[in-house]
Order: sequence, then structure tokens, then C-alpha cells
Amino acid sequence: MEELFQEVLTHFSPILKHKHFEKGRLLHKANEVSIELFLVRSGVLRSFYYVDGKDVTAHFALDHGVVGAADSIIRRKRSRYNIEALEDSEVFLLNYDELEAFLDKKPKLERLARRFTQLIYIDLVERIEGMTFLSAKERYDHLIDRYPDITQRVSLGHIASYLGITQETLSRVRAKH
Amino acid sequence: MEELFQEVLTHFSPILKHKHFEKGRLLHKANEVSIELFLVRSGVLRSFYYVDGKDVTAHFALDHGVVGAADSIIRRKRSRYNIEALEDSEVFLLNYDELEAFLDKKPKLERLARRFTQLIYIDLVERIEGMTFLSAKERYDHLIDRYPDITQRVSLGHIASYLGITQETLSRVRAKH
DNA sequence: TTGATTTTTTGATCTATGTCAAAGCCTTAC
DNA sequence: GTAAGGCTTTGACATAGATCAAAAAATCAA
Repeated sequence: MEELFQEVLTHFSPILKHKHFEKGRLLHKANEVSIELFLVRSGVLRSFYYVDGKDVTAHFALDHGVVGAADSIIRRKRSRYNIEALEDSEVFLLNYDELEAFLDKKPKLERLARRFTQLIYIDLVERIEGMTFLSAKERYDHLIDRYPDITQRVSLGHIASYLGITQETLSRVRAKH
Repeated sequence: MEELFQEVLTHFSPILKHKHFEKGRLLHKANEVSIELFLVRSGVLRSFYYVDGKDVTAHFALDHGVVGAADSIIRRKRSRYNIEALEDSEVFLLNYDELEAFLDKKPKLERLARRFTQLIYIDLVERIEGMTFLSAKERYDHLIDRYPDITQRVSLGHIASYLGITQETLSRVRAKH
């Protein structure tokens, strides 16, 4: 992922906007349209939505991760997701329309864009496997395998909702190392 | 999805191989490399893998759906998935290497390929949401929303494993319509 | 047809995890 | 440095869904 991330930064630099967001800052509000992709150079972002009042994390983007309002980008509709910074974060913004225009001019970059998309996709595939038929402990272990340092950087509650379990359960899982 | 599917068939016809598979036929075996994408014109395919002996459905592709050994295609490694036909199916095969070569020659088609990928992606996103924090009944309802006729065409056991619940539970959920 | 598989349903437990509640801990701000 | 608020842990209890087992239905094959 990392090399590819760097490649993307290099080749798409003409259309990237570099920004800094403070911890706690909301980069995108639910119910609005946004076709920005957020490429995280450092820090942590997360997307989340509400299921009858409960805050559920949809996705984390740690350093070299990516997050965006996928539903909005693809369907061009108001998004159900919010996106917020969990740490002070350095982020590159990539507007999807600009991306397409840029790719039209530089078709050589299509291959790179495709590979990047594939990685984002396989990440989701793995995530689904990590949720199906696994116990709370197994889900947690699976997450740690994929993102070893996430526990130091993201609160237990956010991780729990990402895994589809309650914070109490996650706390108990953790208790038995 | 459907229009886009037709568009793909039309524009990529030079590299598509048309095949017919009988019900029960294994199109891809786990532990082998395959970079074929299976575009289902009619019939049903499913991919599945084993979690300590238990057969778990990873994905269904009904008419106008797509399935492939995603891990193998993206990582070029032996796949954990099997792919089988659940009905006699008419399928178009698309080899990923050929696709890339073809796209190099016809960069105009990149946009179409990208849109197609996006739809496949958003499908997965919705699926994850349909599994996180939902009860067995809610998961089932969510599936029926997305694939109304799946129950007539796929066995209860396959659907249950796809939803991450046991067949007994799914049977009981169904009992109370 | 008819027996043999396979799939689905039903029943009786058992258990992991949810829920509710309260207490401890750790930050952050003044 | 202390108060305030947010996180995390712990406990008691409730419950959805797993597991095990067996019967009933449906599908298939000869």
C-alpha cells in the first residue's frame, strides 16, 4: 500500500490539495454531497454514520489510508457518512471530477488509478471476511493483524462499533490480553 | 447495474469468452491462481471458502452480476475462494491481463471500466453495512431488499452462511415471514 | 415409482454477547 | 491543581442465536 500511496501522491500532485485538520474537526457532514477523496499522509480519519442514534464507524484511514463519502462519490447523492479527524492530520484532498478530467488528459495514469482502487477494494473484502462468523475476540485479532497500532490511536468505542460489537464486550476481550 | 452490464458486454466483446456452465460445476478451485472475471448473463454463481470445515459463501452473482477470485486477481496469488454454478449459467469470461492490454489500446474505455468497478465496490460497502449491528432478521431483510428473488434460487444454507448466521436461525427467521 | 440424498424445519439446551447501571480512570480546561 | 467530562472497566442479568439432535419435506436417481 505504502509505495502505491507515494506513487499516487507523486503523479497526481497537480490536482491534490494539501490540508491540515485538527483533531475533532469534521471534514464532511452527513446529508451533504462530497466527491472528495481524503488521502491521509499522517494522522487518523474515520467515517461514521448513525443507526438509530448509535454512532457506527464505517471506516478508518490511518497514515497512507484513504477515506471518502463513497456513496456520494459513486451515486452523486447526499451521503449518509460523516468524516472526522481523530488526530491532528495531514491530508491530501482529491476531487473526483478533477481526477477524471486529469485522467482524460493523462491516460497513462489510468493503470495507477486502477491499482489503487483495487487495493481499496481488497481491503473491504478482507474486512467482510473478518466479520463473518467470527467471535468478538477473533474479529479483534483480525483487526490487529491488519492495523497493529490502531489500538494506541483510536478509542475503544470507535473500534468496537467498527467491529460490530459493544464497547463493554471489546473491553472484556481486551482484558484477557 | 443492468445498463452498465450491457455496455460492458458490448464494448469489451472482443475479449470476452462466452461459456455455458452446468449446475454444480466448479469454475475455479481454491488454492489455484485465476485472474478471470465471470460476468453472469443468466444463472447464478457463488464464491465460497472454508472456515474450519464450514462452507461460507463470500459472494453471489445472479444475472448481470460479477464474480471472480478477487484475492487472486489483485495479488496474483493462489486464491482462497472456490467458484461454482448454482444453476445452469451463461457466463462471459474476462481475463484481467487481457482487459488491461485492451484498455491500453482503447483508453476511451477506461471510464466505463472505472464506473463498473465502482458499482462492484459500493455493493460491498452496502453489504458490510447490512452485517454490522443488525439482527438475523434485519440482515435477511436487507438482503431481500437488494436481491428480491434470491430466495427462490439459492438454498437456505448458502444464504445463511453469506449472512453470517446458521441455517437453523435463518429457517426460524423465515418462518415468521 | 420408490428409495436415497439433500435440504429445511422443529425442539431442547447452552453460551456469547447485549443491556443497564455504576464506579474508576484519564484528559482537558480553567 | 482541581473540577468536569469523557473514556474504560466491572458487575449482574437478559436474550438472540449457536449447537446438537432428530423429524419432515423436497429433490434426485435408477
